[in-house]
Amino acid sequence: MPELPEVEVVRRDLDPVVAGRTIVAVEVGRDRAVRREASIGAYVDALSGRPVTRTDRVGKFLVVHLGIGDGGTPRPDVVVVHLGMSGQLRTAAGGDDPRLAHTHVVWVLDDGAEVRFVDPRTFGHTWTDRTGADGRPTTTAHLGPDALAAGGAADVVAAALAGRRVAVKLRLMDQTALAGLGNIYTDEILFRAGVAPHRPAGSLGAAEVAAVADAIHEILPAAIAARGSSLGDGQYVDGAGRPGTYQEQHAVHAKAGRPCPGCGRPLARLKLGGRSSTFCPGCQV
DNA sequence: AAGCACACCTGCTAGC
DNA sequence: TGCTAGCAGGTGTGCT
Repeated sequence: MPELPEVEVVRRDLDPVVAGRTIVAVEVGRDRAVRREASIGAYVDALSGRPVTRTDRVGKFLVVHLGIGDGGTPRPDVVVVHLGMSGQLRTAAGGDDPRLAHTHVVWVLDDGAEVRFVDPRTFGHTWTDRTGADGRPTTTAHLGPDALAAGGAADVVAAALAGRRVAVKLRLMDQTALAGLGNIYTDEILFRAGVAPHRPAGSLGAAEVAAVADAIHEILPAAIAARGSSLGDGQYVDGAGRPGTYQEQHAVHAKAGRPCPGCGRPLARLKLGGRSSTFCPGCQV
């Protein structure tokens, strides 16, 4: 489900609900949703009574910064959420709203509002962590530069692609190279850049690298402005449960067989790394 | 050591 | 109508 734009929309919805509030209770309905912890109880204890200072995002990882709270012994200073394929982080003004099926974790705030982690496919999860010297949680240290923060800087994209024989689309989806891009947005970025997804990453010339960087710079903010992409199965919704609209602007993703918006020829489908890719064999070389 | 296959889950759709 | 196979936005692992 969610790639960088969707996670950013969820973060922006979440921030005003949680910033300045205190987590007074935590409920875990499905243990699998909490990972990388010594125990479920450790997660609950680490969050309970903690004020929320601000929210952040690294690639597709959502980061909630925690203040000291009661206690005093050193404790994790962030809670991280990854939405996986089907995760949603939804806010409810009070506990009276009925909970959706697959609501696995609930944070109850001191004003009665709730933050609910809903995830049918259970690939998403949440955990507590500490931030390192770079301000990122230690469990996100392996990630490359954030694709939005990098702003489509050509030198960052060039460094991610240089010398790699793997398909450029797979390299762009490699979170250790550049963090935040997934199957939807790499399809759209490569179409915009006019680069075929199966080209070896290192084979792109400087003008093509610049075109990819420009496409990242244009597409990610546009997708955030449109509140993300919600595909046919309707999994992605924002913090209030509303779908995004950027799918209306998709040029190629999941449109195999339909006419290319550039040249009118049918869009082709290709398997790369076990994922399906859509591209225009005429416009993308 | 880069690159690949596969495992982890549930739910929906297309096809028989 | 009901069953089954295939597919879906992602990440981490372990093998070659």
